[in-house]
Amino acid sequence: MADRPPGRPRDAGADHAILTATIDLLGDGGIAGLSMDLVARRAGVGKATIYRRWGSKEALVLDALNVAPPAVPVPDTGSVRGDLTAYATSLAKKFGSAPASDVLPHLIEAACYDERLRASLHEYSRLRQQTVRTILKRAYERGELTDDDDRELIVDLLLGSFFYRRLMSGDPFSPRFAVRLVDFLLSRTVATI
Amino acid sequence: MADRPPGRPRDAGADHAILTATIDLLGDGGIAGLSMDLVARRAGVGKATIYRRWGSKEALVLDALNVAPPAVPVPDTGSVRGDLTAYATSLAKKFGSAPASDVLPHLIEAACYDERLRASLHEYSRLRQQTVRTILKRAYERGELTDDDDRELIVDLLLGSFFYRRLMSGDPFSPRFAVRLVDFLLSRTVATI
Amino acid sequence: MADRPPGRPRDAGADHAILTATIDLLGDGGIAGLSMDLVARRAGVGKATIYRRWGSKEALVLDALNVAPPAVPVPDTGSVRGDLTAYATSLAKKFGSAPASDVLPHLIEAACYDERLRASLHEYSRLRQQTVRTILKRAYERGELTDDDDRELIVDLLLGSFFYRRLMSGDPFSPRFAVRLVDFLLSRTVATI
Amino acid sequence: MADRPPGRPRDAGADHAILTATIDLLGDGGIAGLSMDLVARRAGVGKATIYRRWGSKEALVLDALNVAPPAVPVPDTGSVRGDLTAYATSLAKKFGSAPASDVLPHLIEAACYDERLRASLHEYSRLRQQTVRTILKRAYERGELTDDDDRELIVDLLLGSFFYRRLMSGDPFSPRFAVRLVDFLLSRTVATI
DNA sequence: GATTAACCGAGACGGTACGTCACGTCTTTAA
DNA sequence: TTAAAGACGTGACGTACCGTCTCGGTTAATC
Repeated sequence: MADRPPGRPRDAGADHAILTATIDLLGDGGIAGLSMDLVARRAGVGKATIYRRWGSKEALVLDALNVAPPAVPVPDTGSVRGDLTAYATSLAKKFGSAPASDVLPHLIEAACYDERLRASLHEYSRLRQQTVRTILKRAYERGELTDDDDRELIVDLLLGSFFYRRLMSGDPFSPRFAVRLVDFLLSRTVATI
Repeated sequence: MADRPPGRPRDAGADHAILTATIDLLGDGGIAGLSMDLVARRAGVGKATIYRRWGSKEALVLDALNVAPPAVPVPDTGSVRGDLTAYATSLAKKFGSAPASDVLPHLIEAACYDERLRASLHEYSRLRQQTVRTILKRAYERGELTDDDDRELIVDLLLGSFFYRRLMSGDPFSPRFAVRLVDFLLSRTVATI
Repeated sequence: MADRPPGRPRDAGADHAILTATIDLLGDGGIAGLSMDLVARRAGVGKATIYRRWGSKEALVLDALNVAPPAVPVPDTGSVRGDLTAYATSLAKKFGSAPASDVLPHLIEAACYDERLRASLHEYSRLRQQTVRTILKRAYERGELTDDDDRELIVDLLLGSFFYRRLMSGDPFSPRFAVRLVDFLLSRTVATI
Repeated sequence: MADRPPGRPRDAGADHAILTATIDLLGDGGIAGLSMDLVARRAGVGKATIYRRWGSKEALVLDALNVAPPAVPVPDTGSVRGDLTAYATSLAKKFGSAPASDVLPHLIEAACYDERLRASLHEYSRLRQQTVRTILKRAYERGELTDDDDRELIVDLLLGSFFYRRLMSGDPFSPRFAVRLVDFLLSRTVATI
């Protein structure tokens, strides 16, 4: 009945210990302060045990991020403009204050070399897009948005401009930035007054 | 006149040799194929000579990128729409085909740790924005654009969405993407038909 | 039984390979021609593997010397005088001809800085004294020597004068030197005709 | 008259500054704490100025030692035995207490590679032998010693055994060692009771 | 007084070796 | 077969000296 493979079964607790250790170390010193030896030692686990479950340091980190995703609640103000403005404002605050999260950039780089890591990163991106998608979907159902196609574009533009400023140009996130951005995006899309 | 500091002046030729070697090696194998020992050997230079001028591998790479910026000619079709579409299309082609340049991602990550590197990256970003800025400036002078504020926003949105797709979401650059993107942006800004 | 420590045991073959490589390289170019990278490469071993076992280049060299001690056979002519003269003569020939072995001087210097290295050097010295000690012990058993205490002194005087000429004063080792030296040392010590 | 070479004459003060800096640094950290850059900086002198006068680091150090030779007064007790015992005792005290002078060992090693340095070291040795030579010469003139040949031998044996214990075997310098050593040497040479 | 040539300080130069670190894999014994 | 432990080969890192070279400027003796 039990279709168990032969040999000693994997220790389920190890997964948890490893991920916890990873999250802790990431919190302490970011990617730079994270080495596999350190994770193994802190988790009380052999290095091989980690590599048996995750193919690389970055795969582990990605999983650790998915375990503890930054909870961003979907705002619900009753209008697209309100929702998007609320979301963009909170994003601006988060991006503007954070001490340069180095985890995502590291994964972005690592994804260049590894196919599967790239897929995981894309999946993670999609997860993070969900908030905006939900907002836009509700707007569409309410009739605030008419053209279906623009929705994909709006997601890219909204998130893209934030990431671009954060990682590339370094331009600051003034309080007005979020508002003007949403204004611009909605200036012709919104159907009614 | 020139208030030269004492001691033997730095060999200007070394700068060139080092940067050239860096560019060559980057071209061959990206960041992964670039080690300081290799740069030094190829440039016929001691490692200390490199570290005397650039504090880190990444600072060197950034300078190398600025020395040999990817020549993107500013399209001039006579209209904003034409110019932006041409630009976005060429960008889509470039981003869509390139074999995953790992250089920029690497610099983005490294910029997380080093203040000065961050500044250099921002400067480099500004350089890359120049093409779009020029297009928009001409459009403004022609009277195609009326609201000056939007120009900054458009730069962020246009480039941001490209980088976001490239580095994060992994969504492909269909030929229609560029066109639709420009359409969307202009539909919110162009003064006249 | 064996209370083996946990983890993968050290590769005993590596010890041998490293020591062999060290001995080879010392033979080729002395201490000057010995770098840790070279030893590692020739031994087919990582540098870390060497440093895991020996704390420094010199500790490694000392061990290498102990592994391959210069075989100096104990002469056995039937009399102290004969034995010592034979030994001193062969030592004079060896010291006089050798192309300035730089290994021992290097270790002597290095031993100044490192406690454990110093201990190893002393142990090595004791090893090299063994030949003379054996000769004197036999002489004592034969009754040629009476005063036990002088034996230690004779060892120091005999070897000391050789090393001193070799390393410090540079005075040559004339064929007569060895003979006169032994004559002097034995001139009152030998009990009988 | 003045057969001076053309050009600016060498700054005599520089010699002094360099040697002083060298002696200071040797005192602080021995050879290990001595780098040419440091000497130059402390002496307020260009490195080229040092190399114009001394061909190598070790040549400089040797000169520095000769400038400040350890003043060992020649004891004069009226008898060879008294003189030698006094000398050997003071040597034992000096060798026994000193914190492992690393300068001489370093020079010994360096002399392996450099012909002229070797010559300088031999000369320096001869200088240090002078005390014993003087003692023995006086003894010969007094008639305490009869065989002239032994004098050379005694110098080698006396100093050799000290250096050997100091640098190689590491055996301690007990208070009795000096006395027994002199007893042994004199028992083989002294003409009269 | 101008010229010349060796000097001066400072510090950059090409090299070489150092000892450390992290990677991802391998090899033990024990469960 | 998996586990913890930890050794393994690899390869890059950034540092420290070495002894030389290159600056602008200084200091005599020679012209």
